[in-house]
Amino acid sequence: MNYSKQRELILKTVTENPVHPTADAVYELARRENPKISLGTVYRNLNFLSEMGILRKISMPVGSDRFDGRLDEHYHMICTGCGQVFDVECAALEGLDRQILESQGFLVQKRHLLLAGLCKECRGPEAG
Amino acid sequence: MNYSKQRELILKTVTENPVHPTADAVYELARRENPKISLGTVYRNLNFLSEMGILRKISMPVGSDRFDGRLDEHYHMICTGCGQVFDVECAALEGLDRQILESQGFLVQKRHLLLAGLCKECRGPEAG
DNA sequence: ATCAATAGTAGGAATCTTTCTCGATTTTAT
DNA sequence: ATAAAATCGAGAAAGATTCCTACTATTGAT
Repeated sequence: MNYSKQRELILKTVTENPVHPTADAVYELARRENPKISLGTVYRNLNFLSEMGILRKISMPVGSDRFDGRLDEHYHMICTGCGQVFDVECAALEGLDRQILESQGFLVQKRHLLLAGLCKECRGPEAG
Repeated sequence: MNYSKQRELILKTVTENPVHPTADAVYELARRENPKISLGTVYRNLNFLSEMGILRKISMPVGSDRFDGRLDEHYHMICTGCGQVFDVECAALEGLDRQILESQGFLVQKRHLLLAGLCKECRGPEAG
């Protein structure tokens, strides 16, 4: 992988913003430091960095894909109230791969889990 | 909900094709019986039927959304070789909602789980 | 330092999927 | 049969993402 100022800026923008930004959000943030950067460059590098395993792409059932600088195995939940995306651990998925391989012969290579609902804030102060 | 020939045809097309078709695939299939049906009508009714709980919409991380006539709790795996989408049971996700509610205060309302990998066929005849 | 080869960029066009608009048609209720 | 409501067909429009092209920067060998 070669270096470029733009690529470095894009990577920094994702890793420094633990908000799971969309490509467009990365574009807006990156433009503050480099107003000449183009949206195409942002997409190209986000995808490139994801393919290299330096970032993770999180696809959402609705709206734009998001990007995450955290690389360890974890999943996400999106609040339908405020739109924020939160991290969530899920040990429940461990062992699932083997079970599926044995029962259906399907070799699992990637897992996409997204939970949607309401975060503590959006459930209101009096909620459970 | 009112009746219409098109809506009935679209519903039938999904329930009779257990291949989790995309909107476009439904359109192509439905056109064989009604060549005048429009893509907009297909989308409108697939979404309508999903909202009514008569069909399920499955969003994919890559490519178009798919639709499923099966309503009980189950998940999907997509083969990166042939592109087919298979059903998969996952008891592992039961109890996850409560665990997340207790640990993070997040109320889970919907779950999206998609596994990607290689199906038995695509792994080749000699594989495991 | 110079030249050629390579990689990367900006900007915009193009693509793909999905939704929207609106006049025409069909369905439902009376 | 008639009016109101729902739905349709066709195409325009929107939103997200990718592709294309010409230009610029970087690298490596001389």
